[in-house]
Amino acid sequence: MPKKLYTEIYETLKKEIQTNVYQPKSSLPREEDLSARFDVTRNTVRRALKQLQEEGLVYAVKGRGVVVLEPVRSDQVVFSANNSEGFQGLRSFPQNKFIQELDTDVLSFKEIMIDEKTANLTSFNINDKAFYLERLRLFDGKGLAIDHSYFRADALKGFTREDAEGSVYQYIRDNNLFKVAAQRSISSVVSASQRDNEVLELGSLNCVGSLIKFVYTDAGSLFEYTETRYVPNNFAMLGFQYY
Amino acid sequence: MPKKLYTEIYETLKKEIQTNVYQPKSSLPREEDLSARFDVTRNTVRRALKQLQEEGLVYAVKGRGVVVLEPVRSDQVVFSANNSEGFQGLRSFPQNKFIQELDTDVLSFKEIMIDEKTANLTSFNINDKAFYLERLRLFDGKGLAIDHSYFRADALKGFTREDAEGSVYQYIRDNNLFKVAAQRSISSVVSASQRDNEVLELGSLNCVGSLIKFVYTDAGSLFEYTETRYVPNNFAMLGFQYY
DNA sequence: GAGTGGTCTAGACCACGGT
DNA sequence: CCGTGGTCTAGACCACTCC
Repeated sequence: MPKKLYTEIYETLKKEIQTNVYQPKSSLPREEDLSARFDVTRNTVRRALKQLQEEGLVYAVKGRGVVVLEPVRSDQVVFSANNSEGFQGLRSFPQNKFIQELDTDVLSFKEIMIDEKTANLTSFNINDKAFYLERLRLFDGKGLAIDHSYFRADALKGFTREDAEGSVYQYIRDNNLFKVAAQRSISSVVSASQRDNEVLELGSLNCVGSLIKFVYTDAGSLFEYTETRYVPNNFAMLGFQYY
Repeated sequence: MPKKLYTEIYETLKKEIQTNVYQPKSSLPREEDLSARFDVTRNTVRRALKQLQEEGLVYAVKGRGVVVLEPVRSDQVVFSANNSEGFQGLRSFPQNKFIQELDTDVLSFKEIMIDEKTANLTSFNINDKAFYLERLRLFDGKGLAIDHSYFRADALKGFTREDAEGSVYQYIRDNNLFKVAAQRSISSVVSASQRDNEVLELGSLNCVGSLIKFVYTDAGSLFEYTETRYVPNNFAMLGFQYY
């Protein structure tokens, strides 16, 4: 099965940048030459370059060329906001290999009706049915994060407490329910609540990190609202933007 | 002066989505029809749709169509990681109109040489010259955030303490030094340092939010390293991803 | 003015979703 | 099966940077 052309070109150029075939602060060959080299149109080359730019490896300047950006030395980092897989997705970061055990305790599982207050919180509609879950996340046995989640019930037919012990996203895939289309997030730092102190290993710390996610199905429905509250000094989120 | 075609199409569709000409969870007209309507090729329509998708308004599903996503009700929010303008850029968020006064105290201004320790921190090279700045950010007179910044000296010719009182980015524009190409960021929550307690209005809080930014010039040079440490309960960061 | 990336056209064929 | 978005080609012209 042949890969997409622009993906192949993207991967080839990426490897060449990482092995210093193209030095930081120098320019890539011009688009015309890359077209010739890979035997594709300029348009296809441009899609590969766009991808490199979105990932932060290069930057295109009109009239000058495509410049290779200097790398950043990064050290300890645990998760990213660009992560559709929630808690389970942590495994996919190579930086996280040092974590031995990832476990989940389902502290609460309820089927509820959305009232005005929860509607304002979650952006769901009043009188929607939803599942409410409280899940404690254990890293090598330590309770470092807790998720408060609302899932629209009509999107999760047949969902049970047992399913909640595993991965919600695995359940969605296994039952072919829908694809995840997009998510919005709000990240902040807030004072610890009484509940945070009860369940998280905060020690003397009196604040927590808060990451709120709104997740969409590919039918355009908002289907998940999750607030993750986490213990300081253990997590970091990566970002990248270009202009 | 005529605008870019795909930008015009993007803006038109965006307005129509926001005024409910196209309802959430329904589909947009197919690309062929939009081509006909705007009298452009499908390719140009697709670029407009891509932009809507990147902004989180729609989502395209192969074989089905382009779906309008339900909106999220958002409330108090103060800044975003996707913000090249640093502190000064806060003004551009409509949500922030309630802030009366934004001021900066330059607590420290030094010209330094990068040693091994700062090289590891900033990803600059050893023996580079750099400016080190400590700037306290005042919101309506309250010290709610502090920036620890390193700027490569060779990128900021003639930069003085007086310039640091204003906007570094204004200085770059005024002197036509370069364009900002991209930035990486690392966001986390950490225990408050002694310095944090001295300068920030933390009260009894013993944590701060930390936002580290690496900023690139359009020549591919890393030129700024800034860690912003901020008081909890005052700031939020927005994000969006699609898959 | 020469060289670069940015925009746009007018087609073609493929891959997936739903019937 | 049909209709949809996804990929790709082969060209053209414009806008910007740098000499």
